[in-house]
Amino acid sequence: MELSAKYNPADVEGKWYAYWVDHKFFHSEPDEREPYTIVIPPPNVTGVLHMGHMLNNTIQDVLVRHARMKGKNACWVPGTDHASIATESKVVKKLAEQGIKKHELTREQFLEHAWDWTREHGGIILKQLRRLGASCDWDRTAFTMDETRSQSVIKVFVDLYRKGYIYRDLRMVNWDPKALTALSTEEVIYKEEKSHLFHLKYYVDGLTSLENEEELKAAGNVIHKDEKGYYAVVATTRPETIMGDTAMCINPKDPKNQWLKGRKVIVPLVGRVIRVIEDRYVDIEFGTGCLKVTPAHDVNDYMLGKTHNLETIDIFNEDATISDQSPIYVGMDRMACRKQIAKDLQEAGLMERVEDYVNKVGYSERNMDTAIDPRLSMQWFLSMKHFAEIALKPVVEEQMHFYPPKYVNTYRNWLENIQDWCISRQLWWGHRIPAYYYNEKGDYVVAETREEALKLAQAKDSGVTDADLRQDEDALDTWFSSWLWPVSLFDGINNPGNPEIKYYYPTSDLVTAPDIIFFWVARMIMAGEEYMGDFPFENVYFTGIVRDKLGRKMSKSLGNSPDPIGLIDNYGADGVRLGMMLCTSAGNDILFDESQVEQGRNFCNKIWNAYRLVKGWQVADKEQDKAAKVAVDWFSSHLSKTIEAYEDHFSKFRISDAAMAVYKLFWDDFCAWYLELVKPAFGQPIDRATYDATIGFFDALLKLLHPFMPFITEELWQNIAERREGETIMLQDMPVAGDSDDKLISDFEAACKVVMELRALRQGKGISPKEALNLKVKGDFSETMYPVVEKMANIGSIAKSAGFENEGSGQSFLVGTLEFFVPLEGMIDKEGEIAKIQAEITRYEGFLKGVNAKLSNEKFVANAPAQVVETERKKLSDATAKIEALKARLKELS
RNA sequence: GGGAGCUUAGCUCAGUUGGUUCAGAGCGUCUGCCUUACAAGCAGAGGGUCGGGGGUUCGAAUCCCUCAGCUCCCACCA
Repeated sequence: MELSAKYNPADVEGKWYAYWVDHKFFHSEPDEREPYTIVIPPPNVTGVLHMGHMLNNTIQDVLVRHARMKGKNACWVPGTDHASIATESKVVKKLAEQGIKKHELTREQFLEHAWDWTREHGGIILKQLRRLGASCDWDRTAFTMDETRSQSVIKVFVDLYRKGYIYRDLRMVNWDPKALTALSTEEVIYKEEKSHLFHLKYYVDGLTSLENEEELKAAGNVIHKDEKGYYAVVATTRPETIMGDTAMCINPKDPKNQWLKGRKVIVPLVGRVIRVIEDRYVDIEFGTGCLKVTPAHDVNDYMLGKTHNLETIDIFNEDATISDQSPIYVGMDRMACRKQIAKDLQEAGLMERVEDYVNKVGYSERNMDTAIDPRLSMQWFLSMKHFAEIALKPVVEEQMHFYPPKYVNTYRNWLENIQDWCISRQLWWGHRIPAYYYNEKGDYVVAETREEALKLAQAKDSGVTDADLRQDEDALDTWFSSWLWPVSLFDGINNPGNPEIKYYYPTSDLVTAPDIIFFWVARMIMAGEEYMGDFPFENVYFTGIVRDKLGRKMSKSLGNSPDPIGLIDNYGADGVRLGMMLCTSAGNDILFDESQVEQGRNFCNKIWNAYRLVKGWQVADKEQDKAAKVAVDWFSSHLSKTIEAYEDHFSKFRISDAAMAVYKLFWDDFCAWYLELVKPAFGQPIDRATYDATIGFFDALLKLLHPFMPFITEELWQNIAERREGETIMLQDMPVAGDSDDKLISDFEAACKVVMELRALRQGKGISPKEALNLKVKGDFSETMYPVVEKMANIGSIAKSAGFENEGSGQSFLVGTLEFFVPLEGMIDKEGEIAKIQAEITRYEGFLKGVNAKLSNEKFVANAPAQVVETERKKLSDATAKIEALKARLKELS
């Protein structure tokens, strides 16, 4: 069959993926082999694949396929998470489009809609991963809200509650007024924004005259006064919160504000009279040193409120409109209110001035449109002290390894400053908190089931009936389920000590983006230590972020994110994979450019064509020619060397180096040198020995390439030799390094250099490659390599020579200390040649000077290791020899 | 404000404990080739005082100090 000159991925990818899946090659069961386990970072169940997923999952697949071929029992567990906030808000939005409001539905009705949505959009991303070639054990596909995982979450909640780590408290939390839920501190992203610093007048209550004004001023007080009286100036970025002010605070040591001590001031527009309190928290240097205190809407103000026993006036509704606790602007949105109140303050003469100001505003990580407000509310928390301790140990003691290691610092720093984790969300889509209230006072019990809860409640109050039980309305943070992932995937929570968890845990490698080191990685280590008494992964590989070639993050609004499936359609999965792998290293961002996947595609084509060449050969029983013999011996040695380097790169997670090593091995060494050397003359058959060796090399190369390029390697491996049904490259043993002959390798390298010199000479002189040349050599150039030079540079004959003095017209060159000469009648530009040689001499003499300086330095000779000194001596003699040779040649020419 | 990291060829990056001709790779660029596997290719070439300055050392891209620029993370400054 005639093979196309171009590799067509579409012809092979679907076919082989189906073959792998049909034969369950991805499936793993515990056995006597060493396990190699990766759990996928679960993407959002309703999400679609983006470039970050592509990078991340390609790395995982490369690692898994490599481990599998190293004879390990590889298990890559896929799954998705329910993405509580993101999914719920999408469902709410969709319902709104249909004219349905969430609060008009019961919890059960809403959840039906959510499940419908999940079924409709769910799992697309896992299908897309198949296009990439991901060798996940699909039989194990899990979902954070499936039965096993849900049970695990509930069980863990109850357990941690009973251990005293989970508590319920009224606290200032980060509130998302759009999603109407609390968030954890980690879910708040701060963005710098241009805004204004409003300076408001707070008139001092009942102060019409200050007797000792001059005295106070002399003492450093800054006193404001206008026709309406004395006033303090308060700087704020959020004037709309003044309705919640219940105090003004100064630093007791602030000389500017001593005159305000013990007085009362009037909240502008509102008219409420509030105390001036003193607290060292206030920064004397900032603004006027006067701070408005709004305990309901600022974390620090809340603390001040507690310390100073202040009233808390919550002027916001949960959707951040002004509540009826405020005397004015009731019902208005906070942002509209800010504009309005600024205007009103201005008009009322209560605004001293407005400055431009840059401050940081918190946004929900899931919704960058809505600013987060601190809000006082009753929430569930997980006390983190214990978990920080158990999670720090395996990392600092290096039981686990981070790649790159710089993240150890980041990790430690976070753990050492950790805050309690707010785990409740005012959402329905998620795991419902298993707490049951049994009376009007709000007393509750925590239990895995309602029946169990009833028993517990009755133990506290015998009169409680099932009808009195009311389950908490809140759901748990999604990360409260994904932190169990490495354990819950093997049912280690519900069935501790089961054969699967014992076999697969701890897992081998985790591949993830650094932005979820706190959200997820740290917490998995906590849960792993708590429930398994052991860390969850041996290695954590942090990928970089995929950016565009200008270094910008990929984003929908910039439109700079290519569609991964489109890329696969255009370049083939293998091309995309290799393109990405060639330029990724742990922790470094990858600047994606389509030329990279183009390179990958071109490489596929190169492999394809090498295969076409080899498959086209006729094999005959004849003697192996000398060039082929050298080529086979050399490539065998070189292959061994490269395998060593390749495995070394893998062991250090230097994925791109491993990819590059095998890329160059195939393209530069195998194609450009080996195949050219063994290639029979046109129309001629190849000998059996060379053919078999070539097929063997090709087979080894395909295996080395397989982790990076699964499809093309399977296609060619299946065709390059007779295969039985059910065989696959993905389960073959990875080639291992054999012996290598260093002398042969260096001789061959010298031969290559000679060939390159000769090619350059041809190009420079315009000599056709078809015109055979003769070559004279002076020095110890291995005769084994003659056939290499003859074949690759079209040399008619090679002869040894003691010197080229009587050779006549021609050109010489040096390779190492070897001297070569090509007789060229009438083709020599004498002047040019002399100039070239003289330049060479100058260069070597300069070099020699440096070496001599070193060697004549007594300190160098005394202090440097003997080997280094020896090397310098060798340099000296080599350079001297070269200069002599060049001078001799110069003499001949002139 | 605190912490981490980066700066090497036009671009993206290697460079392991300071010591082989150590100044590298890939891509791009330039030149010549439709050579019977491949123009998605073949052959060849050019390109950097390793961010600046100082120091340690026989020897520094590599270690130390300093300056400049960039990036990321953390933090309650209104």
